Amino acid sequence: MDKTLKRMATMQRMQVTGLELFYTKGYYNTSVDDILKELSLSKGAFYYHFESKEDFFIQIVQNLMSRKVYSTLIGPIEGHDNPLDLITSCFNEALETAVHNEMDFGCIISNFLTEFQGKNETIMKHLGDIVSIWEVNLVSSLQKGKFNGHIDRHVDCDAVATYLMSSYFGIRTLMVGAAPSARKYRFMAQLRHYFKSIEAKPVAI
Amino acid sequence: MDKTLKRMATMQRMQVTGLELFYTKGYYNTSVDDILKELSLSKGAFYYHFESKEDFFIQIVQNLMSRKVYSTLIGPIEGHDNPLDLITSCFNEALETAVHNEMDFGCIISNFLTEFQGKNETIMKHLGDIVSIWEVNLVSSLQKGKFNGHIDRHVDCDAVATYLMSSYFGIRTLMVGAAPSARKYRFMAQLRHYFKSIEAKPVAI
DNA sequence: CTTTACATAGACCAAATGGTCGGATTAACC
DNA sequence: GGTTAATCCGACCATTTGGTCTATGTAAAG
Repeated sequence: MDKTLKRMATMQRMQVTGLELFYTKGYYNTSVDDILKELSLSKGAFYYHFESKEDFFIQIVQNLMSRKVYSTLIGPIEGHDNPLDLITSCFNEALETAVHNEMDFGCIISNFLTEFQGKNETIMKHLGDIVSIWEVNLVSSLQKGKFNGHIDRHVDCDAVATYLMSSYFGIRTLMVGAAPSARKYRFMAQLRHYFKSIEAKPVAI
Repeated sequence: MDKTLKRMATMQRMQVTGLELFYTKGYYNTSVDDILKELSLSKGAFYYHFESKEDFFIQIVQNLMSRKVYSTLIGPIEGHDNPLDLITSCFNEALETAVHNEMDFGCIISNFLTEFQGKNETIMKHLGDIVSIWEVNLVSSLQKGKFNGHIDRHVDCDAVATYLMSSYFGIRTLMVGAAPSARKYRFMAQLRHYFKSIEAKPVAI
């Protein structure tokens, strides 16, 4: 059997359960031993594959998180339809997984941004990269919508993107408390409301 | 000199620098010794005044945080003027302190909500209480605005409150990264935009 | 001056943490 | 089958953590 294959499999396994634990218990609250116990692996195995706990996390960011963000928050809004519709259904689906307590990778980023703020510059940079990518894609999506006549031409796309990301990060923080489902419903209603205020006004004939 | 006075002074000192460190480094990343070193006090003093680290934090929540939230996020929006205007300037001021890296107590709550989520039920409950108080006050403020004809009568005040809190929590997370000032500006612009979409429409005569 | 309750110091402890290292196990290749 | 290199094990280490405990000061009350 291919050596690299086994290696990849083990590292993948470690990273997947690593992310799971980091997400639920926090990075600093999850010891390397915790992860190893979950996998029935030993310290030796861990430090054979990864230089350090920090290196381990950064690889998780690059391997698992960035890809997931792409597939759940960026991919779905690409296309030539009305971006406001695309974003609406994209948020709706992403928040639905959140309601069921599954891992929502938008939320994951926001959580870790908070956790590492002022504590680990290196990791913050890697997380910031993901945020930037999301932001850039949102903006270009909105601009396309403006060009295609779905969005009012006076709208500041950068600002809309900022506002969207803010509200998304925030609703996830809020949903960990009480009544996630109700909060999601309210949130989505107001998001649509907001979108109506920036969509292209019907041209007077 | 009054015994209780000295006692209060010491406890106050501990709590203030405690919050400062918890806020900048996180609760789990701040040891009791860190706080004591900052104050040139000893373990004995700390555990004489507080039962445990957790008890210490809860007292901070009740003494410092809840009051500050009241004075910066709740008090300013009370009154009979247009609540949308009041909320706008309230958010504007709160975010301005955030731009200058001062402690913004709205942000503080959101940070700690993230940090304690799934880790400490007791503390989560106390933090949740503050959020609830904020929420209730926002809703009643909005309802008053509806009654006074500032807000469109079809608007769902609960939903607006949820949306407002979400966006506020989120923008703070986002502002810790790059360009906090620019992000604040964009955020406020879109907030005003959103508010226009829910304000009372001029009555056709 | 003495008593007494409050307040602080700081040595000490058990548990947990990230990380190291020499050795055992395994599997591919000749 | 034997060699060799990739994996993995788990004992070990230094450091840090929240928390305890005894001893020491200190200021007001009698």
